[in-house]
Amino acid sequence: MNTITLPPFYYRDNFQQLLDRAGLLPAELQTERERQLTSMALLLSPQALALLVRLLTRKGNLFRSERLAWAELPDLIEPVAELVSAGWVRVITARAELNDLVGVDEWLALYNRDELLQAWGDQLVGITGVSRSKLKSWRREQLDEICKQALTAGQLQRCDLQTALWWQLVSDCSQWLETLLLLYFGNLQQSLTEFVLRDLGLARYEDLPLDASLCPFHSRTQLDAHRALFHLSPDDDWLKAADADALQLRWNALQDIRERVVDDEWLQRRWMRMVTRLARQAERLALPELALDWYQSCECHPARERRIRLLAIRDPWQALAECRAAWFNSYSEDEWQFLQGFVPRLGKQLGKLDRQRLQTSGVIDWYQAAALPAEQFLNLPTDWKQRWPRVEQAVLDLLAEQGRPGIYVENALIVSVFGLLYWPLLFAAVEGAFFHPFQYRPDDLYEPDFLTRRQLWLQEIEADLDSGVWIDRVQQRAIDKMGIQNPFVYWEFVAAGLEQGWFETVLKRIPLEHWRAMFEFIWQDPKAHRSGLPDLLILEPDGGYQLLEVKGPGDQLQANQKSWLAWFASQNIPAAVLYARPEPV
DNA sequence: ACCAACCACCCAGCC
DNA sequence: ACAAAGCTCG
DNA sequence: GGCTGGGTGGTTCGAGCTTTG
Ligand SMILES: [Mn+2]
Ligand SMILES: [Mn+2]
Repeated sequence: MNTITLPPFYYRDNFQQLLDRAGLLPAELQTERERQLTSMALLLSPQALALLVRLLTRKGNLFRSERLAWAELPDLIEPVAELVSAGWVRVITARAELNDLVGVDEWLALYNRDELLQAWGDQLVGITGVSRSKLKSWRREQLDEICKQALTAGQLQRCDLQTALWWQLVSDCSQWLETLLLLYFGNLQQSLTEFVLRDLGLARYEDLPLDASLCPFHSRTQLDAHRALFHLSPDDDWLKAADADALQLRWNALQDIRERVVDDEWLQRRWMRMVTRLARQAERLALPELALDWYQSCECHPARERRIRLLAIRDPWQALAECRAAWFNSYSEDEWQFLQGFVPRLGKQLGKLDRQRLQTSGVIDWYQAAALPAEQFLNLPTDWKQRWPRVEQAVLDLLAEQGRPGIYVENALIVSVFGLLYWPLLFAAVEGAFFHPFQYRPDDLYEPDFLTRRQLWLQEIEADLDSGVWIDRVQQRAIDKMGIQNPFVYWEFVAAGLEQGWFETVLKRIPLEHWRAMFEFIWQDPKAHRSGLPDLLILEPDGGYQLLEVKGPGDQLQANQKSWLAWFASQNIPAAVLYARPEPV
């Protein structure tokens, strides 16, 4: 039912946007070579630019000409000739050129197993002494390895596989594209597909007040640091597969760029988060010395928590000293919750070692236990697992039977209302906040001075809260902005609430002072405090309400949940943990 | 440490 | 922050 | 001859990736 059709050269139009943006920005953000490529691209004929973009947006920069064909480019001869004469593409015809210019791995990857066996099957059988069918079931890596050996030994010739011509994009093209993307988006997570998804209606963005400078970086150094950091960022798969050597190598590489990130708070935070992940993997590989060392250079959560846990084993007094430092200057609410639980355990351990030392002033007497959250208990039928997919759902139904109806809200309710209420502030025209149309949040949302830079908008919203119109505003905004990306709004949830009619009920059920307190807590750390909210909102028959965090068997309170519960307690907001256990038989 | 599964076919080895 | 289609591997 | 096990060659399938709009 997708009626939207993109123009035939949509990809070229989108790329043109990148080029235009690069042209607007200060020249020193591109290298001389990049500036040259940018201006050369602007001079290409429409057809040739289209072909260039098609090639650029594919993996690698080596292609088989016979595999390239697009409906909107019926003739490739002319455009490719233009690209060749302008120096973008090299057409490789002869074997000598191939050997000089193209790495074997890159070249082998152009062919599939069948093609390799068809061209070289007999020779390979001769070389390996393995039957053809056996060869066919070899792993691709293994097959490539044999081919490479035979090629270097001269037993096989690359041109045996020549079906047409090879086209090679000039090698610094991918670097250039990266720079263009960085200049446009300010990051390397977003790409040209943003345009397509938006134009197909699959992603909707607020109509943003773009900054006049449009510039995500203030210097080339900053841009390069950003790029380097991105390439060193360990993704989950890499991390899981990494061994000690891989980690050490990555650590060394990160050390090398460290001085390039120290000037930039944001880059530095990112650097520390990456190192923390590296150290966590070192822990899993039983390399505590490495982990301790690495954590020490990270001033962020959970680096210090992990460090304290490791120190508790090898040097518990040192661990306690770190706890003390963290207690008076914690990185986050989560870290503080960790200390709440951990310091007493550490104290018990140290008390056995040297009670006197522990009781010395300033060693542990700074610690004060916080009140524990209120608790409730509920028995589950023994077959609850068959009847409900989730324990929260089971509790919801059972409580409803007892005359306490409710809604499964988790983070969605309060955080969505927050996002809707503060919408004008979040998308306010503040210098440097927005520089491209695909941002779902202002660039500085997580900076400490975010709110102080938006006092005017804040005051207006405060006034709406005072006057009571905020309830209408939030609902109207939900309708007006439905589906538009916002870092706080869960649209399916909001849409369900409007449709089923309970959204307004809930807004009114929770008293304004409670809403205020919850919003305040989110503002304290808008990234971390978006999660950890209780599972259920119970609408008590007397007109009150209660927030319930459900804990089934084997589940325990997370740090972020404790943080929220502690805040609720301090603000007299009715919240509790409900422990659900199967009925004892 | 390693990995597709399935089927039909051939052939040698064995009773 | 999507879905269909094609290719490739195992 | 009939049965068996191992090797062979062909097909089909699911999962995952790339390309596309
Ligand atoms: Mn939950
Ligand atoms: Mn829960």
